[in-house]
Amino acid sequence: MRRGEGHAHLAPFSFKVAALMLDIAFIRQNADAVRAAIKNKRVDLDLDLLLTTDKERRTLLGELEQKRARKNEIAQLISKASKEDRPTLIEEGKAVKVALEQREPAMTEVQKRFDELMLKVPSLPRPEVPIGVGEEDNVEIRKVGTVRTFDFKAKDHVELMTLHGMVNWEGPRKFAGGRSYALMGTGALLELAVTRLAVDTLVERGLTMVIPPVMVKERAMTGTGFFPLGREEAYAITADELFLVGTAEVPLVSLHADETFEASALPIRYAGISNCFRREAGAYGKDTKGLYRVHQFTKVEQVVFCVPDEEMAEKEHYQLLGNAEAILAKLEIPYRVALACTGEIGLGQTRKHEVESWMPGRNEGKGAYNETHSCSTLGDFQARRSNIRVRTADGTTAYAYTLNNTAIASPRILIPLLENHQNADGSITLPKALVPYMNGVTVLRPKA
RNA sequence: GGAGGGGUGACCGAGUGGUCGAAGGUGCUUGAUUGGAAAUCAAGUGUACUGAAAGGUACCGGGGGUUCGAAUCCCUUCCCCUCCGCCA
Repeated sequence: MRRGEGHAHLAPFSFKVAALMLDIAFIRQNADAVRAAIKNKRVDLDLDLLLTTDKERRTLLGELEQKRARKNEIAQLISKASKEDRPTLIEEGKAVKVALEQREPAMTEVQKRFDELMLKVPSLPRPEVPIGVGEEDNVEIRKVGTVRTFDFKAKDHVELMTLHGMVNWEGPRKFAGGRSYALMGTGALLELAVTRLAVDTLVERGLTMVIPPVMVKERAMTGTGFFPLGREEAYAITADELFLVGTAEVPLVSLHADETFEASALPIRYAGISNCFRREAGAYGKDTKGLYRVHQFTKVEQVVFCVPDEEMAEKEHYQLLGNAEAILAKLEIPYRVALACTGEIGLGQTRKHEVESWMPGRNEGKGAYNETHSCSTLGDFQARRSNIRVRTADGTTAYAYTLNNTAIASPRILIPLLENHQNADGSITLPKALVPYMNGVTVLRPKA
């Protein structure tokens, strides 16, 4: 993490709106920029292969279209032709048809290869995004709140939750497998409390609450950019060809797939709550202790659709970030905001801020900031894939912009909540804002 | 799960093999009229791909088939509606 650069690092936005749009024409004309994005985002994609495939595709398309034009012409002529001329024309029509049928499989095949490659093309990171590989290259923007120094031996969340009987660790692992858990008693109540606090905060700030489906078709996964590259991460329900979502972002964005908004209808701001399911493939052995990384969790997610206007998207982005920060403030959890580097942002994200909460028990008890929220701008990446458009004042259409940010994810958020607010005797003093959601209880006491 | 009905442009809605990218209406845009507006009249008004352009191609829920030719015929699939069954 590079420090102290903060906002000074932010460069003025230098792309025109159109330049962000990754259609094949743009890719052809800006191959170098795309190549850089592929490299910096560490995407496994051979751009030259895409470009030659595109060339192949267009050549074949031209050929086919010529044949089709002739086919249409002949069909047209036959309807007007005399009895004598008909047989000849029908013969030619048949010939053209056969020629078409011979070439069409090649087109289908090329198109398929082309589409598969296109789905792997990343969006271009915005200019202010630092180039880097891993977490250590993220740039800290600011720290908020004071990290507490304990005058006693602080416990980590596993100890605390065990002490309070908040989790059944063992039972679920037997019948549901690794990374399973059951929230019990005050643990379960706390999850309901923090999610409800988050929901109320967002509703108060004008977002519309949504409880969406969590089983979705492949189209939704691809449309939001999680497939094909993140396929391994999703649970599949093969009998019905459905997938369990890893975030409500998927159904919330898909809610408007294939729609064309009137510009006046935007922005649309949603707060969705859902269970989230993640296989955590590739994270074997990582964060296996406790509730930091689990297969199933509850998340309140914010999703915004807005017109494709950079200034507007900026405003929305920082508003989403502000919403998350407001929730952390209510929970009185110290946190920091960082700008994720190119290697850490997703295929579709053009910029991502991470909000990392202070977790005293991490890093072998020395404490660490760890991600609890991530705030992303995706430009028109998802809108392209999901076919979500906006009709502008002059009657033309363009792809909408989408943004999203976590509001709260539990049980992960319970880690900083419990660890930061613990007392020497193992009791936990709840932040004031949470008390009403816990039916007036101000201090949680360990089970006797 | 069983039986039936339906999916056409921003919206309503016509269209059962060629002259249909699609009548008519609504809406919208522009112009005329008006002091201004309403009303009226006239013209225009889908999307995507491809091409330097002219143009061409594709799209009537999705996919496939029949045919020289498909919105129209056939198969299949998804979604919606009605009735029956089951059910939190």
